[in-house]
Amino acid sequence: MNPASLRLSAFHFPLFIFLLPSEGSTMNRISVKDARLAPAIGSTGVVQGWVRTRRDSKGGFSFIEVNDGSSLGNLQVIADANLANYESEIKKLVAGCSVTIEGTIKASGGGKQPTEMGATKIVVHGWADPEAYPLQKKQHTLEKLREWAHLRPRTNTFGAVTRVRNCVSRSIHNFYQEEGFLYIHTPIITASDCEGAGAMFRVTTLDLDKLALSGSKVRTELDFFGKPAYLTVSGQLNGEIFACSLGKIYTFGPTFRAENSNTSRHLAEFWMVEPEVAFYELTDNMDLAERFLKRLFKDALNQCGEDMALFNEHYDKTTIATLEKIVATEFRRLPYTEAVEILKASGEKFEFPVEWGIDLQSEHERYLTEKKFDGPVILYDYPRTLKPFYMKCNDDGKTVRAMDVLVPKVGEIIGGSQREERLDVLEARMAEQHLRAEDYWWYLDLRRFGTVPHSGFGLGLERAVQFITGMANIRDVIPFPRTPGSAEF
RNA sequence: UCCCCUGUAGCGCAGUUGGUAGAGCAGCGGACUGUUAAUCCGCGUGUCCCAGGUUCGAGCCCUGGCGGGGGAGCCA
Repeated sequence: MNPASLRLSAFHFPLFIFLLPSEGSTMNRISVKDARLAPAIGSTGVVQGWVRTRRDSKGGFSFIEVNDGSSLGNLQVIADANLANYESEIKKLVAGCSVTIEGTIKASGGGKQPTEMGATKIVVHGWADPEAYPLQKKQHTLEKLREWAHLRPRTNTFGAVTRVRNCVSRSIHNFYQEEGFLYIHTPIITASDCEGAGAMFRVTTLDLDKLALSGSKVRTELDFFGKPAYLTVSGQLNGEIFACSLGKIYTFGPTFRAENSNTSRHLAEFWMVEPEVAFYELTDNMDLAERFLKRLFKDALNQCGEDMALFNEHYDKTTIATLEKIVATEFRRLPYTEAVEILKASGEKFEFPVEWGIDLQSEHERYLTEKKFDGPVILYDYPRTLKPFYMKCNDDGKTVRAMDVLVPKVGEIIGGSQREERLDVLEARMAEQHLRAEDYWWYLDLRRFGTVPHSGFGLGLERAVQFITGMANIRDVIPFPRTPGSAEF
């Protein structure tokens, strides 16, 4: 064989080889999720996953519960004593062991599950020494589980959180794609030093240790980008560029805030969805936000029934009813000014007194969402002094076209606005807030050339998942939470 | 960053007026043998977060630090 034919065969044969039966590809892999459903009865194949518990039973055989992440429920496997490795291995299986099980799905003889697998062969891939394996066959606190973030996906709760989070992510894309939005990948690194809201993480390749020893001033012109660079706190300004060119867009990506926030609602790194739409006014924006949230809630209820039942049972007895109600009711919409009047007339004793022009405190938001309206509230037309420069000014000279969607317990889940599209007004607002127009030249260009009314908002993914699941702490709805002083794993 | 709470066995906790720690669950050993976090009997777990201080003596009291939680602010 000459080299040319070798190359030819190397090119052709792999396609063929993939079609050849091999030990791996002949196996009919059945997910635990499917194996638990009645239609699977009679099918033969393999289930692969991790042992949750083993019970040795009458008649000299064992029940093994296996989970593979495809569903909350485990598959019960019957391991008979006549299996070759029954005494040597199967009777030693404990929580955490990884296995491949060959067998046939049949109707379960026991009470609690419709199906079970009769094993004809069990291969143990990895053991989990019960003296050393941290996860016990009992409930652990969420705090302790955070210390074991590499193992907590193996628990019922985190499996459920993970599946719901996935469902929400899928719904986000489905919703916007079905509505004709373009998915825009806005940059993670921002070299403009002027994103406005929120403390930012600095990105640098400068040798900080050397710099500290040298005692000399930082020369940012020598840094990677030739100027200071940061991690993004929002894709909005970039999103506006594409909305003002292509109409309807959304971003969905990681967002970074270097605030020293230590609460159950804040993360230093989180995921945010930001739609931005040309020719949308604030009411269109509110309509979009409401439709969007309802879609996320509806999909979670319809597609994650088993997982939602777990949250409803163990974490928040009201979460399913709350979501169902929200999906069926119109969101309450309320101008800031009216909200202030309601709060003042409420007779509640607030720690912070309410006055027109102040930022609403958590206690005020909670009163509105939890007591007064018992559901989501969209507040809009906030005092201009409270809000950033890019929000559209109302003719009253006092308010801007901002909107916040507030929900019970979690608080602000969406923040957005109609953007100021008038060049002169925008420039005046920037001057008011001591921002340099030259730093925003490209942003101002959008108003110079073919400006359009446009609007958008940001939804915190984790806050949405938090609200849907009823999980109290945001650190328990993200795989690896980043918070001040904590970046483990 | 501020206020409050908290840190004892693998895990969740108790520990009296200051006298060097103990029950449960998990684990291990055994019994039982269509079970559902199986059940029953037996066995032990230790840098009492760290560093100082007070005291004859500190898990306990004091000071400082670190970790965790709740609330506030900032926000999504």
